[in-house]
Amino acid sequence: MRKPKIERPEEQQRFENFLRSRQLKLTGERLELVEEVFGQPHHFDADQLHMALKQKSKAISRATVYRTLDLLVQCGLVRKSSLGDQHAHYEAVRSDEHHDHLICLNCDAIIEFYRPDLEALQDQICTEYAFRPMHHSHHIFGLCKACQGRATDDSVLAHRMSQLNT
Amino acid sequence: MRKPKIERPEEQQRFENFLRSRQLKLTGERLELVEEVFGQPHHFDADQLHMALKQKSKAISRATVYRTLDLLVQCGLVRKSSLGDQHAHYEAVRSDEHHDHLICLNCDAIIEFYRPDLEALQDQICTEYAFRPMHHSHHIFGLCKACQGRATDDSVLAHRMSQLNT
DNA sequence: GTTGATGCAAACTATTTGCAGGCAG
DNA sequence: CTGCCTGCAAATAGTTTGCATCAAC
Repeated sequence: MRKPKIERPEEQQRFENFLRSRQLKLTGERLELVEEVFGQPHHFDADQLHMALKQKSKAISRATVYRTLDLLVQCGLVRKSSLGDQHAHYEAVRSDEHHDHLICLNCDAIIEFYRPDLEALQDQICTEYAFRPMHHSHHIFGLCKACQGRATDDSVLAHRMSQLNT
Repeated sequence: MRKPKIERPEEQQRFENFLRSRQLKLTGERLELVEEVFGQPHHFDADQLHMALKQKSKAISRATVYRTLDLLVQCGLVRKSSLGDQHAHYEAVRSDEHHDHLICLNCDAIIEFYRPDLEALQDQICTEYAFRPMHHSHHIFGLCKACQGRATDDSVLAHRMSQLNT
């Protein structure tokens, strides 16, 4: 009883502190959104979030979804990225996750990996350039194991590559 | 005289071959565009290209600019990327350049670097995941040497980070 | 001639913003 | 109460597309 299993107050708490520090308000919509964001699979987009809430009869306007995602990114709870599509993708930043991505151009699989040696190399490069890193993005596009065997339509691949927003 | 300094027929040639291989036509507009692309500074966007041509009284419709850039990306002469802005950036792929970027969130400087050891590490990671890499993107955002000294507006930086399309 | 290319304008998509009324602090 | 928030709809921005005409092969 002393330490009840805390669901995910950590995120809520961080968001709350962030809002207070900026004299912003803790509204019901914002709480719903934080909760839903951390209930989503790793990668989602603004519309998926909007839909998910609508289905739970907790409709929140798209404008508010965007406005809140922006706040969440600013406070570091969410990461924004566009993995080649023309619209932004988001992902909740859980604990101390810090990973890069392998993205299959054929089946869209996203393989996440974390390599301390790669991180170290990056830091070294930054040091050499006297650059202070604050954020990084590392995506490798290609064919996953499964899709290397399968027949792939080269023209489709070529088109996908041309559409990459790297 | 034996080997006249070749301006940039290499790119033109590659594009020409690419077009022929797909039974596409080599039009005046397409040639103008290839030339202008390779005359642009490293990073440019569709509109800059469109404007540049307009000023040389060689106006080509935006639609054609986009359509041609798409072809150039497909044939590998141009790389597409969105370095945090909401619109795509492009860069001509010169010779064997292959680099990653350090991007300053304060002054927008783009520092390019190439590290064979980083490339090697990437290849090793792909091998471990049985992934066949075809393209990659690696961006590190932060503050360049000069901007670390300068006073920076934290709220502006926070906003810039939140707008990153990584 | 046949087939693809261009320009124009309209269509689209993702995202942002102005505004009037509503609610947290 | 004051000021930030919300939803709505209209506005943007970048990019794509349909169509009639035109040029490359």
